[in-house]
Order: sequence, then C-alpha cells, then structure tokens
Amino acid sequence: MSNKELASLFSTIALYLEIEDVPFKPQAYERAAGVLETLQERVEDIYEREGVKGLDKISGVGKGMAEKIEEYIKTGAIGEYEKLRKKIPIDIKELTRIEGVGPKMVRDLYKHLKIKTIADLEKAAKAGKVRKLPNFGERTEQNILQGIEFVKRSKGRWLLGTIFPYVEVLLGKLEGSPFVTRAIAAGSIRRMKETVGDVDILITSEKPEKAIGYFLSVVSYEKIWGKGATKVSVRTREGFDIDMRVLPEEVFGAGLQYFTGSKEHNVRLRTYAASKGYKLSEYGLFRGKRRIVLQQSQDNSERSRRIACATEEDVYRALGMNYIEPELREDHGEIDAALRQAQGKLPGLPKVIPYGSLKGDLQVQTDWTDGKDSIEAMAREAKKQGLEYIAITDHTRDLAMTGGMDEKKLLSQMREIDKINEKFKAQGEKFRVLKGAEVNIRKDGTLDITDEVLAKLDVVGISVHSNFKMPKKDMTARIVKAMGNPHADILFHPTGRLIAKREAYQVDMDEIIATAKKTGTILEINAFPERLDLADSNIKRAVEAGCKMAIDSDAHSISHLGYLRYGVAQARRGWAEQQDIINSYPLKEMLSLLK
DNA sequence: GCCGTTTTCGGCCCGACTGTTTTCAGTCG
Repeated sequence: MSNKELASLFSTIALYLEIEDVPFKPQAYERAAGVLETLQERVEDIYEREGVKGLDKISGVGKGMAEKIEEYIKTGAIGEYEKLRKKIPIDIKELTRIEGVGPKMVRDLYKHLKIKTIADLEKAAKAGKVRKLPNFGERTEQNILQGIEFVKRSKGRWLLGTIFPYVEVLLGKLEGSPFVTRAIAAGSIRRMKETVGDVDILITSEKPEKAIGYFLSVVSYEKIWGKGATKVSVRTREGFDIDMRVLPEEVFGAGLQYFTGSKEHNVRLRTYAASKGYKLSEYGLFRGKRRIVLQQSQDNSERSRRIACATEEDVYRALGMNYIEPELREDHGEIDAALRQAQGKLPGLPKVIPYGSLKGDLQVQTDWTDGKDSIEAMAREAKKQGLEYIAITDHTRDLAMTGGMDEKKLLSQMREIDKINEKFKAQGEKFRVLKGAEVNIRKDGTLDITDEVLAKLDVVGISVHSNFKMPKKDMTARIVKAMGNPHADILFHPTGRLIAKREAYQVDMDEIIATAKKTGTILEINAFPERLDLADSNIKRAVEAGCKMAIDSDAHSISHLGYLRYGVAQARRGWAEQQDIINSYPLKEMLSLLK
C-alpha cells in the first residue's frame, strides 16, 4: 500500500463523480489526490502515530477523506470507490488518458454505445459510430482515433521517474540481504531512458535459491511469470514486470554489459568483436568463434579462452576501446568514438556531465501560482539537496488557471524574495534565491509581461502554453520572435511534449537551435519526468551547435526538486558535458551567461 | 468534500480554444 495508490483511487473517484455531475466534490478529491501524490510521509505512518486526527491535518484532507483513508488502511479498499465502480463499470482512467477525452465524453460514449474500454472506443470510432452521437462529429472522431494511437504507442512503458524511486528502494532491500552480494538495475533503467518497459535486476549471490526467495519476500507481486534456479520474473502490484537474474561473481561484468543493452549497442559491439576474432556473450569475451552449446558452460577449455568479464571496463578495454557510460549505449556512434579515443584520435567520447554537479535550479514554481510550497520552503529544500541557488519562476498573467502573475504581483514577489535573501544572509546561510518568471509566449510571439518588469528579473524563462496546434512554420516563427526578446534568458521545455500523453508541437528544431546560438538564449532540459524536454537527440544537436543549456526540475513542490537527476541523465544521454550546462557553474559565472 | 485575516456557511482557479453548435459544453492548462 502506498500514498500513490491511494492518490490514484481518489483521482478515479473524482472522475466518477464528474461523470455523475456531482458539483465540487471532484475538485476536492482531485486536490487531495495531488497532495497525497507528493506527500513525504506515508499515510500509514501518520495514521499509526496520530490516528484519523493526524490524517485530517493533511491539507486538502478533511474528516470525510481521513475516514476513507482509514478504511483503506484497515480493509485495503474504499467502499465509496467500489460502489461507484459497480455503478459505472468503465475503465475511466484509461479512457481519459486519450487527449481530448474527458469524463463527460466518457459518460456519453457509455450511455449511447456502451463503451467501457479503449478497445471498445477504437472499434466504434473506426466503424464511424462515434461521429453520429449528439455533440460529436467527424472531427472529434478523428481526434479520438489519433489520441488512441498515441496512447497505444506508449502503452506498457513507464516513466523513469515513476519506476526509478521504486527500484532504488528495492535494490536497497536486496543489498541488505545476507544472501545477496551485489544488486544493480540493468536495462533501460541503467541507461536512464525516459521510459522503461520492464525492470531488469542483476544480483550476485552465493546462494541463488535463497536470494530468489528473499526477493519474493520483499517485492509485492501479483503474479509470478516464472521461477528457476537463477532467474525469477514477476508482475508487481503496481503493474510492471521485474526480471531478476542471479549471476556468478566472476562473469558479473559481462553479464551487466549484456543486460544493460541497448540491444542495438550490443549488436554493434558483438559484430565488432566478431570482426576481431572474439565472441562476446553474457558469459564473457572469448577468443575464437566456437559457440558455447550449453548456456552456462563451465568446462575448462571455455574458461581458458575467456579473457574478460569480471567488470564492464575489462570487456570494453579488451575490445580496444574506452569505457562507455550506460547512458551512451544506444548505437549513436559511441562505439566508434570509444575506439578512436583509445587510439588517441578525435573526436572521442564526451566527458558527460557527472551526477550531482548542478549548483542551482532555474525553474521552480511556488504557492504564488500552481506550486504547493512556499518560496522559502523550496529554497531550504534545495539547499538541503546541495544546491547554491534557485530561481523562482512562477507562471505569468496569461495562465489564469494557475493564478498567473501580472506585473504588480511579480513586483511584490520580488520584494518577498529580497526579504528571504536577507534572512538567509542574516542567518549566515550561503544560498541565493533568484527572481524569475515563466513568462508566457503568446500566439504572436510577444510576451505577457512588459519589458520594464522583465528587466528587473534575474532569470526570465519563456515558454509556450497554448495554441499547440499551430503549423510548424508559424510555431517556429512565434518562438524565434520570443527568443529575440532582449530579456528572454531561457526557453523552457522547448518542444512542449508530454511523454505518453501529448506529442511535441510542430517546430523546426534546427532553427530554434540556430536562434539560441545567435541570440544567446539558453535551451532548457526540463527534468520533470513526463517532460524530459529537450529530448536526448535534440540535446545532442544543441551540443554540436555549441548552444548552452540549463537543467531544471520544474518543481511544483519540494519533493520534485530531486527530479534534477533525471535531467542530468537526459543531458548525459544527449552527450552533454558539464561546460554545456549553465547551472553547473557557480552563481556568478552562471549569471554572466544570461542575457 | 474542503476550508476559513472571505463568511463554521457558502463559496470553490478561470480564460482560451475546439468542435459542435446557433449560444454553448467540454477540455485543457
């Protein structure tokens, strides 16, 4: 049981209530779900310590919901939810994932066509039945089909930001077991891909069977797909699959290399090995081409031919190349670069930005708009995480739904930031809060805050939040114009994509990169797990063009500040070095890189 | 259902866009 599961139940209840046209309650449930989603402490712990009263104290949770949480802790279910689910047997979470489909549409689709699932909807839309419904039309039907395609394409993959914390905890537990010597996540998690299909965990152990037993005792699984002497595969209660393999210590490097992938990287590496008279497998690098017939052949001739496999470094070195960081293993030219580097030729592999090298965060929202925490709380948490500065970048006027700030509110926030900085100074704390904003780029490329006020800010972020469906040429011109503003420092989430939810808007990235270079505008690598925008391929292009970038968390609560590491991972995947990322510089140097 | 230097009752973020409509509901941010 987790806060997240509870949050998901509450937000589903919100959707059901919206279908029922219940006023105001949906927002209350939605709000509580949002709070639970980012709550640091487990509700069970709060309940254990302070009972229902403690739950009631959580903001957004009142008496009613506190009792539902209690019910959930005690019985594992919420009666209200079960009742609604029975009454309205629709896969509503799934259906509303389709862009443009909300609760009211789901209600009508069910009422008229008995549509319960995405599969039902696709069938009906393809048969042209949807367009005939009242208030639906051909255009809506097309949009629905497009939305379904997008959802289907991203199905079965999970955001790195969802999986990663789970895996970290699991690895910690495994390493705590007396039966496990080492535990590490391989696969797309180790490569820090933005989405993850399933989780691959490798361990070494003296007692594989016991280690597997231990794994099953600490992971909450729904189903065991298979279980053998050295491998076990489960579907977790959260709904994703974990494969765990036990490797002998002496081939751990080769195994890790193999299971880290990517497939494309490995194919290329094996082909290269073969061309040099080697054979590479998960059991090591071997001289000669004779195939191993048995999977885990331990005969002496095999062993004597085995030349590298204890560490990954051994494997790459034996093949005559430098070590390749997992984030680079996508067959995007890294093998040739590693070979060149080992021979002292250029260009070699990039010296990718190390984790933990950021000194600041240049996009942070607070409770002045749609963030959940105060300026000071965000600053203190950032400091705790080892940062030296953050920029407060709340939304501006046009984003009315977030309580977007006009010039007056912005000026008043600037005075508040002055006060907080003075307070830090008085307390002898070395930390700086920068004045900033996430300024909206209007349809015509102008900004929604006057230049006079922008000039007073330390950091001006600009971004697109509306009119996503403009033609590519117009969208590019719109952004290029905004980048030309003499105060516009950073282009936030440059392509607007939401992974598994919304495509990037149409924009000519080459022109944006060229404009960034020309105008000295910084491009953002937004680290929020569902954005990760720029994508790795665009980062690589920006690096090649000599553009500077900033890695920002886009935090809306203190718990989001940790997202920065996903941004660093994204930068590494895009071959970026520390010098390319302005917020890896100390404050003064960073500021000197802004307009 | 939640919350309160706005009131323990009576409010709840709100403007733009889209597609369906002849005046608006639904969705998104």
